Amino acid sequence: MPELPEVETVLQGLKPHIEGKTISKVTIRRYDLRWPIFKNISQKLMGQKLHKITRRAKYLILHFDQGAALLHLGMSGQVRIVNKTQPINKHDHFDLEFDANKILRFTDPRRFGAFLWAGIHYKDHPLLISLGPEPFDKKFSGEYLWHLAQSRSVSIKSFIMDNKIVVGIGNIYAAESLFLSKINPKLSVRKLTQDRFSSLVIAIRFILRKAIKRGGTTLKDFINSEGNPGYFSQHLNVYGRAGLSCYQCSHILQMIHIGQRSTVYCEKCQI
DNA sequence: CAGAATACCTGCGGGC
DNA sequence: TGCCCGCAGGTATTCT
Repeated sequence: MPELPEVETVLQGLKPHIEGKTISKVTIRRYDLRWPIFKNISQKLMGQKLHKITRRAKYLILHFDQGAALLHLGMSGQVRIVNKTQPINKHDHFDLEFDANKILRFTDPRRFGAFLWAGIHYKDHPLLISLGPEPFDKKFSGEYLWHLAQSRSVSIKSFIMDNKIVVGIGNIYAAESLFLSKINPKLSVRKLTQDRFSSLVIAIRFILRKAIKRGGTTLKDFINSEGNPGYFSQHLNVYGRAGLSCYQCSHILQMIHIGQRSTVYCEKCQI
């Protein structure tokens, strides 16, 4: 269930362990993830140095000598650095082994995750090419959102969860940022003023920054952690609180569905 | 083209 | 105890 803060946490956890190291072995146990893993990925990666790891949206980008590989955690994906003594569990789908006995192990029960070779021109990969700006990109502003909104008719919640508008905002942080900025998630984007969009942008950045900071506290345990970045333990105002009372006004929080996704909000605070 | 619905997959909790 | 059902979540793909 990773959203952007979780992916960022994973990135920061991986970096110190494997950046600058060379692949010595690749073991694929299941090729059928969201998309099939390239059949010759093992040969391809063998002996290549991993120069750095970066992130774009919720994709981790592994930069090798001959190009980049994309790693997406889907909804249940997890990566850890393990050593050879770690037993293989049911959903451990592949290992990237580096020298010094450091193994990147990918685990994903639902197999919505992906591991794709994207080559030198990875920036043109179809999965990346039409993504909107990062939430922390200066381009992402109230003005930017307002302009795009004028030709759309979706709800504000669907709008901010659309990757072409802005990346990295999933169901949880969409609900939370709308609560913080006091916007009703059902509201049509065309009814929002630029000022309200600006508040939303601030709320989104605030929430994400807070979550990333929180995730960072688990980094030191990265090697042996069970991969719980403290996601649900953080203070959520509305997500998962349907039927409970609003922390702001005590009104009972409502659960509705927007675009097939459960949405919790306060009908008193969010107008 | 925009928007809505569907599909992918597994584990878990609730109801019976 | 066991079974069936609904739900969760990211996002590409298919349908209207």
